[in-house]
Amino acid sequence: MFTKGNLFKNCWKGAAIIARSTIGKIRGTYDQLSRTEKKVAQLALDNPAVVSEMTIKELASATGVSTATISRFVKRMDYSNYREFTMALAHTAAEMTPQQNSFPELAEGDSLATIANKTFRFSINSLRATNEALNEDDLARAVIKIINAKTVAFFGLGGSAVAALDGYHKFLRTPLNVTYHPDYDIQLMQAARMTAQDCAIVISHSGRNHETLEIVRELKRNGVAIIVITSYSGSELAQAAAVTFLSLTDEVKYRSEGMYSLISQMTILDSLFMMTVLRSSSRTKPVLTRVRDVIEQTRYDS
Amino acid sequence: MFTKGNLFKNCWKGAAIIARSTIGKIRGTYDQLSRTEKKVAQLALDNPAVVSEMTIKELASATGVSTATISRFVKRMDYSNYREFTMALAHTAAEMTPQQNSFPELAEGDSLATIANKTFRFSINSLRATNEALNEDDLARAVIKIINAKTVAFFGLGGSAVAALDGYHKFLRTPLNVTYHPDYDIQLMQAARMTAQDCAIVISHSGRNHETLEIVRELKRNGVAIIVITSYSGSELAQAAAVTFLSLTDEVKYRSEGMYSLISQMTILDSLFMMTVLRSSSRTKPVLTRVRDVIEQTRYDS
DNA sequence: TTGAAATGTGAAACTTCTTTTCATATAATA
DNA sequence: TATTATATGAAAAGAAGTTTCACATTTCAA
Repeated sequence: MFTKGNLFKNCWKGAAIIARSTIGKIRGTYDQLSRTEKKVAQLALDNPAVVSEMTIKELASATGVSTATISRFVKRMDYSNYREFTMALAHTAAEMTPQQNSFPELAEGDSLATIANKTFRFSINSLRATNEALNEDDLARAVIKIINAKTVAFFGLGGSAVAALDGYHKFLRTPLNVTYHPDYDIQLMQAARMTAQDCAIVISHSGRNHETLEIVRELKRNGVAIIVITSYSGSELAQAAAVTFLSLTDEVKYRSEGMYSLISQMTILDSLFMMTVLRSSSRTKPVLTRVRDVIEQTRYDS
Repeated sequence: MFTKGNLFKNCWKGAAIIARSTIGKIRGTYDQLSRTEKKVAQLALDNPAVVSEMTIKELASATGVSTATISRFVKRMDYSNYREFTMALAHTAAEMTPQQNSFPELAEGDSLATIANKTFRFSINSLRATNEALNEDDLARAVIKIINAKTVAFFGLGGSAVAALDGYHKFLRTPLNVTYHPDYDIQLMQAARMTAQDCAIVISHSGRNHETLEIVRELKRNGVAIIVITSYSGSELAQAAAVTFLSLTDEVKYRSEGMYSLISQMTILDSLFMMTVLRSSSRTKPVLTRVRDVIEQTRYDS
């Protein structure tokens, strides 16, 4: 029967062996080995990754010795069986392979999987950078403004419309009054209707889009609390804001339109949403549940 | 210029180099597995390092299933035998640093900065998991369908409307004919107008939204190539697709509506976009530049 | 419901892989 | 040269892993 105790015992046994690299162990024992065993050792040293995938038979015929000799060889190396030996060999082989170097540009020759991997890596890096740039103080001021607002309106045009829509969607799950419309003219009218009791969340990658600035000026005239999410702290947009959050990203060839910043912006919005929920949870939770129920109804089961 | 031959050549090269991670593979197949197989998958996900050292019998008694089932399980995961599976598992287990798999819950007592940090962590983990579940083969098939389509239409309702809008926005930068409308009825009409020469990209977190399924059925009737982005590989939606991409995320308290999956979905779209651009770059680049110029005009300085 | 058909499952037969035994060869020593 | 220690491979024995087969369960159409 197999028990947890057993499980952990095996685990430790393995750990003890891994402590010293397999290859080091072979090197260290090398001259104590017999002539045939040296052939095995040599192949394992030269090609650890390949050998680690071989069965004992394959290794036997590859080295021209019997399986018996190999079995004895691994025992002499202090492994309890051949399987343990190949696992350990694979392990050290993996550690030795050159580490993935830091991330270069996307290139036309890249395989599809490479393109995908790089895209994900870039996104992850953007999130990390954005996360590091956040500070408690800004977050606190933003959450207070959001929670106390009579209405929270989202503004975003072009690429940032996606983020604004996302923010609107998320905050629909709270009891707050939220507003968003994709059309510029309507956004501008909405801005004109707002007051000092309201809160505006404005998203713009560059911070220098004409129309977005027009909206911000209108908001400012009305004394609305403005929270800005942008990639450039120096822009007029950032200057006008009560609180500015920066979405940071390494700009890349083909990508000057801030595609990576989008997910950073959305994750900032997500953070704001989570804070709002957790800071006003007793008031919000019932609404959250109700929204969830509505969504469930559009599904054909459960 | 890109050709099919070219695509496949690169495709194979990539496939050989970047194997999909074992854990990603298990996660991606998880809900297609049977009840007993899930037990095996669960233990492998929870304890990859320990499982990788077990014999098939040990794993069988640890999970309470037969060795036969496990043998079939690893074949289903595309490994040629159990040994290959444990080797691969050991390999990916070694690559994962301990900090990467911790998914802390959000708690009401958390400071604002902590909430933000956790939110970003969750997002990063979702991206990582999603990335691991991608495979070259699916990517290649999707890109071919997109590049050769007369029209590429995006479909997404509710929360997924954000992702669909984002995809539409991105692909506007390519010379492809793209289409998206937020309204369900119009999406349905659009689906009815499409043919076997077209390609549909359908996004749905749960894969079981009534309306989305209605659209997919209409698309299917017309023989449209369907690319699905969803979080559940077992859904009817996923079954109907020519290619399915999974956005993976650990579900969390307060978050059952797949908010984290959104950025994963968007990054999948982003990857598809980048592939499309790079695989057809000489044709696309002029258009990309033209779009950029249009955006520049809406700014007050360059 | 009910009865195919499809799918999932474990026991056991079977295959393949690994270890041990044993007979023999080789080298070292007195 | 005889004796002893050591090394080696063939083959038997033993483990590990895979496949088959019969039975159980689920699905789905009537």
